[in-house]
Amino acid sequence: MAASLAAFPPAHCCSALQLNQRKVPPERIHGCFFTKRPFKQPEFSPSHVTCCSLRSVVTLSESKSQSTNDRDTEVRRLCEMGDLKSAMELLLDSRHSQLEMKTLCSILQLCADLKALPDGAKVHEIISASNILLDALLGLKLVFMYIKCGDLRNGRMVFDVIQKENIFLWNLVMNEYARIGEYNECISLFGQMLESGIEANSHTFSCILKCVAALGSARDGKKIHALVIKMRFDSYNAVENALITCYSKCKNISLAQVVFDKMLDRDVISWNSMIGGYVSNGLPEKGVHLLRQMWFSGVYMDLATLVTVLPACAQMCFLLQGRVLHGYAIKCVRGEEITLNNSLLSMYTKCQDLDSGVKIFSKMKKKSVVTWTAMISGYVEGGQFYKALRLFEVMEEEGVMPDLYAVTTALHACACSGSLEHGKQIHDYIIRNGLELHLFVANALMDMYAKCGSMVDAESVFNNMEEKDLVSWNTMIGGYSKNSLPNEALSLFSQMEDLKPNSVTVACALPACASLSTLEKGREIHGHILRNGLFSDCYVANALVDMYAKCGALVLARLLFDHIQMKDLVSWTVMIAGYGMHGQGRHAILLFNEMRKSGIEPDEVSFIAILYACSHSGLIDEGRRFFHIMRYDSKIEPKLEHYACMVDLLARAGRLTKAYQFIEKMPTQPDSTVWGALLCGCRIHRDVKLAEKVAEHVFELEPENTGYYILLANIYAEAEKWEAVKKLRERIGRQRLRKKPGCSWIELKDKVHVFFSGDRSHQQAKKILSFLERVNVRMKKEGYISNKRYALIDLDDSGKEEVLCGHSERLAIAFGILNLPSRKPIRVSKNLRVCGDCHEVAKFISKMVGREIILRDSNRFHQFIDGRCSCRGFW
DNA sequence: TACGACAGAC
Repeated sequence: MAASLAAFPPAHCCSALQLNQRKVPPERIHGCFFTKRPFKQPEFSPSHVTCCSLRSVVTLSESKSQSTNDRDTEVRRLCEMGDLKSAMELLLDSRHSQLEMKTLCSILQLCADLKALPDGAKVHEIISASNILLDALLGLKLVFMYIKCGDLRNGRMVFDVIQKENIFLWNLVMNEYARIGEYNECISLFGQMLESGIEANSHTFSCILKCVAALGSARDGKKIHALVIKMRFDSYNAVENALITCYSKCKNISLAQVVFDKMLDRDVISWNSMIGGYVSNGLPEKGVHLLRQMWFSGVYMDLATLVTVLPACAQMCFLLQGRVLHGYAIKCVRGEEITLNNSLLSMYTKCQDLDSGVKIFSKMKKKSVVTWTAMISGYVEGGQFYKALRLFEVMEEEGVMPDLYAVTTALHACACSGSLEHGKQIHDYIIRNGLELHLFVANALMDMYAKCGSMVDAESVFNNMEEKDLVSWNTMIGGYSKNSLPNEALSLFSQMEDLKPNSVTVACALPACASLSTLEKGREIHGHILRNGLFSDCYVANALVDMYAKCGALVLARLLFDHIQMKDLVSWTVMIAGYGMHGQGRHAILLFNEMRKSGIEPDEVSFIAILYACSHSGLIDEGRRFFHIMRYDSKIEPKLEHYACMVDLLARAGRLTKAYQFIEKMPTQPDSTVWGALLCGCRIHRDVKLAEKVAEHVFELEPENTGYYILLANIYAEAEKWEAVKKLRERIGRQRLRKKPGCSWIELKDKVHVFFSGDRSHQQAKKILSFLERVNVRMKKEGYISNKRYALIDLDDSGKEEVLCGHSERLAIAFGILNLPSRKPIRVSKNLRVCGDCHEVAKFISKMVGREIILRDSNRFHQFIDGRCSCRGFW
């Protein structure tokens, strides 16, 4: 594209914007607005050509017999009447006598009008066989016929061999290339045309600007703009309007606005183009504002105006304005019903007025695939996924072929409802109809599989894609992150070579860092965010604060939080939750109150965060107060998560009976998390009897979760009820359940070192165990008795000590102490809750070596400094 | 012998 444009004659004043200080054409000065043709503009004159050809016909015909002349007249008469069949018969009869050029032109014209390609080709054949000279006019007619009949290949073949002095001929061929999407070929022809000295006209510029718009390069748009001004076509509305559209499609809305502002007599298309530019560039409010200006300037809205501005109303949920436009349409706008109804239907459903959308849909006599898609999408928007998918089936039953939009919408319905099976059926349909290679379809397929939890299927689509865009990568990275596959997410993120991560990419990758607690990788992404100015994106800023909080860098998280200019509810919630998981309940409460003062109302998620923070800091009264505020001030009906937090709060504080009664009074059926919270409390306060009662509820609700069996086993072990432990282990064995192996990890330079319980495979295993042995000796010397209860296995004491010594978190901490520089804190993460004995050991080590240890377990953070832990026993 | 605006999707 750039190469072909570089071949254009130089536009002497380089910048299109500078050039736009145009001269007023003389006809305007004289007050005549009817002719807008710039002076010196060579235009093709039909009358001139007719005269020439008539003259040549006369010369050619002089020697012909009277009968040929009659036949010519007859063929032309038949052509005028539209009787192609008879005209062709007569033409074939006259095979051996040459017909007049004018007659051949008439018949080709009729073939073009009737799109009769075989007849047209036959005429071409006769012309070739009769050795008639293919002059400019006959050549043009042939090209015209072929193109009108949709045979560009043959049209181009004729075009290549004939004289090309006629601008109409060039425009004809170029327009066809633009129509079928061969924009580069069209632009290349434009270059050839200028080189051969043919001057472009307004139609040429409309066509070229359309191609530049489709290719999306504002730079090329400016080059053409400069040429438009140089050749004085900047007073043509069609060209100016095409320029507005071109700049808007190239995402340079300010240049589009410059063109629009300088126009002297804007027509309805100029207004529509500018409104459409705003809407498609994500500026719907400007679009609606311009509509008002258009109205006050006295230009009447037409069908295209409504179809352009209704999506803007939809985007901004301007239902009232949408209704007003609907009323106007009924009264004043005539035109194709289907297009307008599609826009209205979409507007209503996007403005949450599904009923009005359904009403329009059911009243529509003629429906296109767009109509069906808009209605399916409306149901998805309204959360009625089943109806959406059923409508997709009905559409097929009615014989409407789904297109790209329809299948992506149906896939979206599957994604939102988690219907993997339905999604797979649509995938089959897509394959059967050869749509799977389309970028948007493949992206929608991956999104569907990711949201339905099948990353294996998503991967298979991703790996088979011929072309991938940023959305494809973001969908996969986000899919891995949300499906608890953070390693895969970060691995894919690091494979992005050709494409530059955008704000969505980093917002998808950061939760993976948060989940793995990989602070170094998170910092690296933070660097990318700063270098590319992505922090202003609220999603990015929130994900960054969350990442730092979850990687144990709470101070840094707060620092960044304070730097967010426009804090939204998520920003506050993330920070409150951060304080909560670090056991800083008081800070969480301060922030929660500050948020409300700033005018942001908490939602159910922020209440979970504050209740969690209270329970992890032992703030019972405060927790109860927030629960009350949520129900009675904020009028939010508590969900299971809120109840679980309240049970946790009461149980941790030792009010086990109260917690039990609280569960019994719940208006909804408690789930395993609610009972599980009480079970944890039973462990902390060593209530074996209640634990057994509670555990049965938990086992019934979630029989596959080994974590709860282990929890009860812990409770028995701590009470030294070894017989009960044995029975429970037998039960686990009978049910063929496997304990999730404990694992901890620590980052060192660019590598994450993973340790499993009893793991001796690490290359530094010897060094680590010897360090832990030294710790053990020191601890014993200082009167520490190892808390063998936590080993959970009924062995003799020395055996238990060995098992304790091999707990994964302990190995990771030892590895950190031995390898990290002394000023750096030791950051370890564990997939399960920290073992009680390891918790004691971590406290001891922090004092013994004078290092800060930050341990994140599956529940919260423990920050060990100088022999103390930030959790103060609330874990 | 034509040109410019317009609905639904990840």
